[in-house]
Amino acid sequence: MLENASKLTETLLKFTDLGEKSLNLFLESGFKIRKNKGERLITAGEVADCLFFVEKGFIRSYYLREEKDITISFSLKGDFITSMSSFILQQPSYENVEAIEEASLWAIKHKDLMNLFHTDQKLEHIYRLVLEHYYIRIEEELIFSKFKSTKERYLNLLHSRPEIIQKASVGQIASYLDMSIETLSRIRANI
Amino acid sequence: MLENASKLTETLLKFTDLGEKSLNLFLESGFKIRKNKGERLITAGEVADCLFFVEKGFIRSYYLREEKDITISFSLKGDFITSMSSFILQQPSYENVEAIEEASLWAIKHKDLMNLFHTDQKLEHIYRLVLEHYYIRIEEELIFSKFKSTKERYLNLLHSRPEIIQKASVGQIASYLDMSIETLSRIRANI
DNA sequence: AAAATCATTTGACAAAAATCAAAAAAAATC
DNA sequence: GATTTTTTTTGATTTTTGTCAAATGATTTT
Repeated sequence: MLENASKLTETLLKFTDLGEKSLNLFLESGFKIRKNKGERLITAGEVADCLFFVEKGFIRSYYLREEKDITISFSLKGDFITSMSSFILQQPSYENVEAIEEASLWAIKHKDLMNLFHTDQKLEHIYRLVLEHYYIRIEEELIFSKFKSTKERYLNLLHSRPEIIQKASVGQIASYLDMSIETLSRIRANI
Repeated sequence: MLENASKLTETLLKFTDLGEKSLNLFLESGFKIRKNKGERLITAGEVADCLFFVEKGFIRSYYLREEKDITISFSLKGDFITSMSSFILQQPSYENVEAIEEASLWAIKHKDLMNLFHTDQKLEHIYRLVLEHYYIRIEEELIFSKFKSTKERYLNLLHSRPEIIQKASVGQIASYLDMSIETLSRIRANI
């Protein structure tokens, strides 16, 4: 088995029992990669070639709109991350994905992943399950984004994903929660 | 082939060439159903038993928060619709799904869909492709939801999905775009 | 068709959040 | 370790949007 892909193994097995053969085929079709703080996994304008899995570290996706840097998502240990629309359609990405802190990742190229699906049916099955999981997650995010007050949105994030509050900057969190830096700072001042 | 499932056939074949056998197996595992204006496809608190496809009509998903009716999504001819988290996890739905106008639908039960995946690998493949498509769509919605002004959000919807503006009420659109009815009314008054 | 109900518009005002500006604190660089 | 740069906080003000209320318009019911 691929060394240091223990979190990925654990995560996959939570979805379904893949069997050792399929699991190893999957792990070995990808590769390990490290990114330093500030390094990009995906750059806007380029096609997202890889799907990544975070073994360690903290990743942020963002795009630029009218000179402003807007956070789309945060990814922690145990999360898959890529620019989904770019990876799926193999079209240029509108988002950047970068390491906020030094990260250990597992990565698989789009082409290799597609080939796996032909080789081993179980792998398309587990990919489908993972996709469903992320669909539910983004649907929840969409609902939370409609929570009325800025305070409610902040408190919701604080409860549901406290690691993000600890690791990300005020500016990064503010754009993610769709409020100004000053508003977020004031919310935090009054707990 | 199942009568009057022409839009479904067309939609599926846009994703991949299924072959007549797989296509018919899929179509015949579901059933046609009509819903009158106001009738529910899914009720909050109950498990979403079916995945629906809109052959004709207009469908709205919404949930209740603090007495208020908040629109989650609109579905038109050519869309799949269910309460995804409920359907996937087979847990009670937090959302209601109902016909805004009389609708012709194709529906498949969760159990039957899962069985199909065992019978015919191609069907899990196309389901995966459809899921990816909807993932990209919801990701776009999340990004649009962070557009700053109420006017921008309205104009974006007007451009991207004009049928919704025509068919839904001011109140339904306002909650979908996360603004008050009065604000939406004023935006429309100033074009 | 009249009455009743519901949806939409408009106006006045209040509340929430953004913006602008400057100070304080923290982090990065030399 | 001092200086520069960046981030965060705090204050004052403006803008945006929500709320309340009433009027108008549309739809449904009797």
